Amino acid sequence: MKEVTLKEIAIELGISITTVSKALNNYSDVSPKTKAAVLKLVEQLNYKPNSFAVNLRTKESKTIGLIIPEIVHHFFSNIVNAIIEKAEKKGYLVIILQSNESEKLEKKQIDLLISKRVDGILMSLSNNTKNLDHLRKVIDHNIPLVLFDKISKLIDCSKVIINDRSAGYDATEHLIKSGCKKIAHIRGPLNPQNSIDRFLGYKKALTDYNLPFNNSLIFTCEKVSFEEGYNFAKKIYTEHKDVDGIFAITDLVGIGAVAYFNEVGIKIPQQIAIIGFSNWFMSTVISPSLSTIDQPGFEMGKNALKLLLKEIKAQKKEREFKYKTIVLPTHVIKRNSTSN
Amino acid sequence: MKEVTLKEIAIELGISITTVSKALNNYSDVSPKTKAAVLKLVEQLNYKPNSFAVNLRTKESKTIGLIIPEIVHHFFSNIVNAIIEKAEKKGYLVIILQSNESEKLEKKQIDLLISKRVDGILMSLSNNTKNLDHLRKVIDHNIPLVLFDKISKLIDCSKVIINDRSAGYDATEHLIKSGCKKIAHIRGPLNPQNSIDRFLGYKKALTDYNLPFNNSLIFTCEKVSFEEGYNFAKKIYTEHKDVDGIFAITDLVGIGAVAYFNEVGIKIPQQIAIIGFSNWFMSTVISPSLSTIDQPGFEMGKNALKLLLKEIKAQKKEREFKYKTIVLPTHVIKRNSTSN
DNA sequence: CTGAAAGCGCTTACAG
DNA sequence: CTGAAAGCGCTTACAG
Repeated sequence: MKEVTLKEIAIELGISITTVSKALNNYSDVSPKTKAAVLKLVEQLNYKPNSFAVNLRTKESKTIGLIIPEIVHHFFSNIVNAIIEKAEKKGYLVIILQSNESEKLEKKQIDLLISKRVDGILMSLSNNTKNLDHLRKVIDHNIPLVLFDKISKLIDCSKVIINDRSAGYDATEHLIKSGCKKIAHIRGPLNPQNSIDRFLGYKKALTDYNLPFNNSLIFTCEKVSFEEGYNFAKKIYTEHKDVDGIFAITDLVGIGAVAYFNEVGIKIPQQIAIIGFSNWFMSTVISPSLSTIDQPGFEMGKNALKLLLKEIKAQKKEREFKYKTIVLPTHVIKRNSTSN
Repeated sequence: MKEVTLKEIAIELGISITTVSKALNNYSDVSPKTKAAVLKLVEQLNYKPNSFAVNLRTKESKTIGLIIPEIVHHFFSNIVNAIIEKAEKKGYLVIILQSNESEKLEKKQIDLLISKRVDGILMSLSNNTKNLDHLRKVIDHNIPLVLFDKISKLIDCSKVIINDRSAGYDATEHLIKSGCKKIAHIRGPLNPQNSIDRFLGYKKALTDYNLPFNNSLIFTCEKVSFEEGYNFAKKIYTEHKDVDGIFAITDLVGIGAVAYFNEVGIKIPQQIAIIGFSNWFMSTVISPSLSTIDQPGFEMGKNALKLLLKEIKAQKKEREFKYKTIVLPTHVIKRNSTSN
């Protein structure tokens, strides 16, 4: 099927391309009669403007780029869900890329998106991203950038986050209030800000409740996986029999721990209480169901997109735009892994 | 930052735009010296071709569209994972849209992708899609189309599927061989081909093993949700106490059933055996772990993309292309919900 | 080996 | 209210 162009419509109607274009773009200086005729023929021929040409002229692609560590992940797929749904409603399409937790890949993807000339970029950093030149490059190219969840404090742009420190505090406090006296923390990797913050929250809660902080009760995940949860639980059980509570960096890790204790017949929460983080769907269906912290993925995606579109709009109108950081609330979800 | 153009490079080097372009696109009729000079300056100025202009000239966007029912879904997010990873390696970016099981939205999204002039479209149909005019429109526009998983037999294009009928047969046979005599089927919606096929496989297995088929043991999901699994399990338990096996259309539904039986203290698999479908990660961590059918999402995405790129390539070279249907193998995964 | 010119399909400042 | 013209930044057939 040959695509219809403005030119064909103009010829058919015996008017100029200019006038056809104006009629379609709601210019006020077109007679109602002409406009009606154009609209009618456009409908009839099923004309769709060639977006390549429109992009070239307007220097806009009406497309935004999204980079996340991985998509097969309850939290991130929820974020993606929110972003593509809201973007579509606002007339934007979304190109999604996964960094697979690789700084190198992330940098390459940024280059790709820049050369695709997306109108803006949303991203959550890989756990291994240390150098931030690629983010600065985005900003240098005047491409609006919004970071969410895994952010860097060193980059000046809009951000959407939760307060991981207070959420980590709340999780630990909940264990303490459930009667735990010796609480281990299976933490995330050393690099990402949010796993640092959750750890700091844990530490602060111990201090506030006069429990000793013990470095040997901190276990550090590399991949934040089910297996790590399982293996660290085993280690905790064999090396620290008196631990009576675990705060896991993520539900997946917490579920790994639950699996281990179920296997060896340790009673949860009577002998050991466990709390995760993120509220994955999975946590509701295992037994015992896993207590956790609600991490609002959908809201996060929605807000990140909203900030990005605002910045795109401001830039287009050459208006000043002040970067904003939105901190979304979290709360403890009590389930059977911490109380009965 | 002002973007560098071919023109600027040409002026700087005192040569023509044509020559610069040729040097960058590996034309053979450029002297090595000129080429080297161009490449050096390009590197130095960090020149990136304006993809809008390239698209307009070449009539290619190097972008493909992907429409799936929903992304927050273990099976589909695995497919997306495969597609965007492989596409990136081949120089294509992916625009993802979710139909949310709405035929209307699906049609709108097809229009969007057509007017974006993507180079090809990959899709899995919504459960509620009955009218197929939008798919025919894609084909009329000469946009390569590959359907996967939820396909329609009425559309002539490449497809990647599993044999749902034989997989349904295998699941049911596994229950029979585990000793089940009266097997219920919690099936998917009436419309999609794959839930029809799984149902037919179930029916055939009963016949082959001389078990009576009983329509009152068929329960039809609308949303294919955890809750439906839970509620149908309750119904089965209260109305058909002698049912000793359940084949659930999907792991999520199977897990809902497991949750109900766990709650009321019915022993799985001793009193009732349950098998799901798809092999979601979740099925390995619940207790008892859920037997299921392995549905190779990653492979499916990979193959669908491969077929699409082949078709795009053939079209570009104006070569004949024969549509192909790839049927991926599945197998039963035995876990504790069907044997001990 | 090099380059002038046409053209992809639009939008928009400007003239009438 | 209408339209001729320029131009967005490339690629490519063609001439030399």
